Amino acid sequence: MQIGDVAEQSGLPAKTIRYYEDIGLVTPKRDANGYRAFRDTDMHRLTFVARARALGFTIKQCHNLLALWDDKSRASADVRAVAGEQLARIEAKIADLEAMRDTLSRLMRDCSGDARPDCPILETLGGEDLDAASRRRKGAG
Amino acid sequence: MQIGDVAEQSGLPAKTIRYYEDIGLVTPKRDANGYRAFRDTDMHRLTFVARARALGFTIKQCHNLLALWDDKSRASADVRAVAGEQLARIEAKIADLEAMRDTLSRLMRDCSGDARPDCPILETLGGEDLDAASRRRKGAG
DNA sequence: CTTGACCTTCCAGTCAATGGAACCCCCATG
DNA sequence: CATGGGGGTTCCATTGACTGGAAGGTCAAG
Repeated sequence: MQIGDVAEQSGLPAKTIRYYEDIGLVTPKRDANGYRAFRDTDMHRLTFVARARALGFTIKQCHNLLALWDDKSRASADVRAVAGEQLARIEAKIADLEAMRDTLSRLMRDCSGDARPDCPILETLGGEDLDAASRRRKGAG
Repeated sequence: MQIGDVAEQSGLPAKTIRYYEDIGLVTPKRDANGYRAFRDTDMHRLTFVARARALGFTIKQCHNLLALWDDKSRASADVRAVAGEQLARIEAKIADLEAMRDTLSRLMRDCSGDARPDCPILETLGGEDLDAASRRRKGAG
């Protein structure tokens, strides 16, 4: 298989696959003409990486996971640890984004969004503490 | 005010402030010795940017927002549009992350996490469709 | 023999900083 | 006057995970 086929099957752009070779996630052989020759194992590794990336694992974590994958005697606890770390990161990120979302939607609710120039969004960004500004506008202390 | 004071007041590292000057978010004057001399307006802009960044606005959006801030006659609708765009992006990101979280926590629930080598996390990453693998394990699909 | 779709390498750019080297400035102390 | 320390300055490289593009080699079809 050459890179185009692998790209199609794995859903990864050819550029990305070359990059993954660069950083050692996969090491395809080469044909006489210099083209990359991907075996099934290469394909599997790339599919693995594509899925792990889609779950938000970093490249470094992919390296780890692949090493664990290669190691037939690894303990599932090792894998679980990597996954748990990642789960915690994802949950923290969700919490961050939810805080942003709440602040932003509050600001949008308070903004008339018409032709007038006064806008609580800019006022808040430019002015005082975010929550204080919001409280003041609501008159709630 | 010189950069250290501004850094302390705005909470932004001095490095970042220099970077923000580089990309034109702020344009402090210079003292005779070449040191940056920040006026109140510079300070305000930096605080503004720090807050907008904390809400996940990109640097480009910060540029836009600052332009709107400078424009006394802007319509609040313009600001609202930028904020709405950002809100949509944040919501999409949350949805993505929630899907990741759900998949990962399902995988972790199914993984014994002990010394045995068999691990549904790696099986799933390496094997078939994520949902199919999970269904199969649960015997529900 | 040419066309066009592949493939190759290498270099640059993205975003938003961050790290570090090498050097300048200014004040206080001895 | 030297020295030390804690500011500041510039410039270059690096991060993470790619992505874009140029310049050129390879191969099958017409």
